[in-house]
Amino acid sequence: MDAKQNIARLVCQAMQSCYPTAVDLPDEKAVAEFLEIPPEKEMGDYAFPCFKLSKALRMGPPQIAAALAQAIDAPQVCEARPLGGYLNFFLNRENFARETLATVLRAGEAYGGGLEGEGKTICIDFSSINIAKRFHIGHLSTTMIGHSLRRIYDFLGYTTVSINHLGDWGTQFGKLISAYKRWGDKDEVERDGVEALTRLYVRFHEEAEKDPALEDEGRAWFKKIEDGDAEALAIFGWFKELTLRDTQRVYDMLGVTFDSYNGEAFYNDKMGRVLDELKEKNLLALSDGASIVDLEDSGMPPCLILKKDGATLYATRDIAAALYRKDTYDFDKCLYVVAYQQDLHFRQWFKVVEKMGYAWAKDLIHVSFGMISYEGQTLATRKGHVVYLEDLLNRAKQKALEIIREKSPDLENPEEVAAQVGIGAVVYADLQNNRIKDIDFWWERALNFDGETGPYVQYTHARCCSVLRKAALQADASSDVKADFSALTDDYAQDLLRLLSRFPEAVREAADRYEPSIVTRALTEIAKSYNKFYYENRILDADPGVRQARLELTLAVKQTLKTALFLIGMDAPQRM
RNA sequence: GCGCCUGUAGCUCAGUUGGAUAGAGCAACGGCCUUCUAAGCCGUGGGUCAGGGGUUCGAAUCCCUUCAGGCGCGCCA
Repeated sequence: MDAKQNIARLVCQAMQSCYPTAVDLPDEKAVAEFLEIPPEKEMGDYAFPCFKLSKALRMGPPQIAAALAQAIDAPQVCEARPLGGYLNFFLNRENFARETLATVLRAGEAYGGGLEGEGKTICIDFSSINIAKRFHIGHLSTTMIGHSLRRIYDFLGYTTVSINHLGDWGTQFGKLISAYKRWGDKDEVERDGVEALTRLYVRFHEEAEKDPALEDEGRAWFKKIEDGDAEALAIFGWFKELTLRDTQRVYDMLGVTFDSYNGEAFYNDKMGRVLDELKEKNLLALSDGASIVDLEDSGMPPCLILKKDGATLYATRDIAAALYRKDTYDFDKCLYVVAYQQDLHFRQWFKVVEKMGYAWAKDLIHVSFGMISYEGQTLATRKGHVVYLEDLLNRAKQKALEIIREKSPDLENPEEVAAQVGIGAVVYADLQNNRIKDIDFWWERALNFDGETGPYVQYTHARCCSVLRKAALQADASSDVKADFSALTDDYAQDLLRLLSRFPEAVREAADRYEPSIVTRALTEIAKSYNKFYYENRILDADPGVRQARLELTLAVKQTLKTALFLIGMDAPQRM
């Protein structure tokens, strides 16, 4: 029974009664889509732009607005007033408050969720770390966008498969083994993990400058991996394990989990099918010795499938993985959360899949996002111009701890809350803006906890918890007091109710657009609105009916904030 | 050279997919804690929506074009 639907119905009824003979009038669904939210509160809660009807009716919008306003008589729902070419709707505030709160509180923490995804599967390929590389801020966006999308789709009833497509194949691992055999120390590598592997890799490149023979040795070791040599596989398996162990610490801090770690190595023996099909379908062509799929008719450069030496390439593996995933999961969509640099690559191989005759090529989606730089410059691991995610999260935790020591010295679990708040700040910042935006990382900005930030939203949640906690302790507060919803008719409460009522739409829009920032924004708006409400209204010492109404609103806000925080991958501490 | 993306306040960004007088946060300045969490709230200043043309009742939003920046364009991933 949401307000928008009600209003759309009223508009349709009014159109019928005013213009019974008119044709080409929009139906209820179309009217609902036309409904807008006026820029000023004084203009009402919803507005119907009558410009949309003026052609069909051959009348001026103001006339139409006036006629429709006359025909609408539903004081329990809203009042309709014409203004210029608009028909503005003012909801019956008391009923709106009652119904909105009933809806939110009935659903509880499931508010905003749904079942529309039942029976549908979404694969999400994200984070996709490389073996022997440390997790740095450049990996944050793919990880958090993917993680958040996964939670959003889960919340809407979809079955999701989160896939960490490991970068665990290629000559570089042969070089790494070569370096380890020459200069490595088992204890050191065991102790320092990926850090030690990085040192070995850097050294390999330095030495190879002087002695090019090393390159061949590296290639030879990789050949051994390919051929299943026991020693090579053992060392490589160990490196892989070390990397996953290192990375797992970060995933644990972020609360990120995966259903599959099948990466490049996993698909290595699944390339044959791609080649067979491409040949069979006559799509493969030779060009300078390499095998390609020509894409000129789609206005793109050719997609490289095989190197001159017959080795497979990135695109080949991606196609093999897509075929495997379609067979294995029968996905309705397969998302690739990868930076926009790879835009052409995805467009190319999606097109190849389409040319192979698979209608589901349209369900392959590149969820691209912007580049990250560090203080205005490109990240450069070798030059040390890099921020490791673990360091960032730890510094954010430390900063949160300092603030807690200062502002909440009595908190009983300061370390735990500092982790939730510090990490939350980093996550929030990553999911705050449209994913396409580039991010320039500055420590000062990352560690700022004022204004529209993660801590701000968590703080608002904790504030709600605090009010509710105190309310429960008030001895004389009996639970059978009925809420007086006329106490929620002021602008502050109504603003808040409006935002709560629109939260489910925000979740769906985020899913449709693969854009977690829409949830972040809805979350922030609700928090801001509650803080204003909180300062304008006393809750605990109001008259019983009023107190009850404001408490119900507070509870509804708390639940919605918690849900929204969860959807973007943040914790919701009860005190901070 | 070609392709994709971006351009809104000093900075970082929203802008309900074409609607009413373009909004937030940060930074600056000024207020508000004997009252439910001041990681908060209120106020002030700040705009050629990159420029130009077009489409229409109406454009930050759609089309064309110019400019600026980022990314990409065959054997890396």
